[in-house]
Amino acid sequence: MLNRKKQLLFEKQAEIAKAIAHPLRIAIVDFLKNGEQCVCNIAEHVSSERSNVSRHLSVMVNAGVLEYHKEGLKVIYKLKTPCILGFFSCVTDVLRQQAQENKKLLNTL
Amino acid sequence: MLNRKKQLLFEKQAEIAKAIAHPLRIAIVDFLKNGEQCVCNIAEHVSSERSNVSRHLSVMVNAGVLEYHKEGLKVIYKLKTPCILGFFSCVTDVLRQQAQENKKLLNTL
DNA sequence: TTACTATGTGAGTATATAACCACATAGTCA
DNA sequence: TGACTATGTGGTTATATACTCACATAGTAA
Repeated sequence: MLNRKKQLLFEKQAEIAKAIAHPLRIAIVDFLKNGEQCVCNIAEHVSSERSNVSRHLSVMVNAGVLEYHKEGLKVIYKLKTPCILGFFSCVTDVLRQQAQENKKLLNTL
Repeated sequence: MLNRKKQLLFEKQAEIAKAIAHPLRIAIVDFLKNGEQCVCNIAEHVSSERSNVSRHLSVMVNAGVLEYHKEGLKVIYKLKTPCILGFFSCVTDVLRQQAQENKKLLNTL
């Protein structure tokens, strides 16, 4: 059985995971790993509406994944926690494993 | 600009992240890190309906996070990729950082 | 065979999320 | 001041997801 404390922890963790669990947001994180960027550059890079990108960015800021500062008119976003990138190397492991299984399956046909 | 190949990768990665991004599923992963378990034990541990747990489990199996085998009537689930646990240590880092910021904020009041 | 147990799945409902458009805000520059 | 630019937000709609209940399936044991 789970106690209340653990449940709260799991909810917080899920919030952070959810903040990353979207193709566009992953594209943004991938873009930002090379350095901070303004909303306009991000929107252009991921080929999406600025208003939409703005919402995705605020989701990640609220979850503590990104942080920002203003420079004149521009708002510059950057990764707050480098360990997020470790998550992607794990996810890539999962994908690699899946690919190998599919390959094996193909060979048996 | 993103090419089609990268977009596909990000979609796959998002699928895996989404498969973990739920409090109940995180509770399940946390439970399974100590060893494989049948659905009945998992459902009891997370205090949720078996049908609901069953659905959450299949989401994670489809994403490649869990795997299972049958033993008589029971279906035994276990973690497929140990690196998933690394993700949680990262998420915990994010939470710790947030907690420190809140503490600082409190001290300025 | 029948009764039982563990699990999965269809259907319905409630809620959350994403995308889009239009508009609001805030900073810049002349 | 007014025109312009970058960003954020309200409102709407479409879609996805989680949960519950009832039933289906599959293995067990008498």
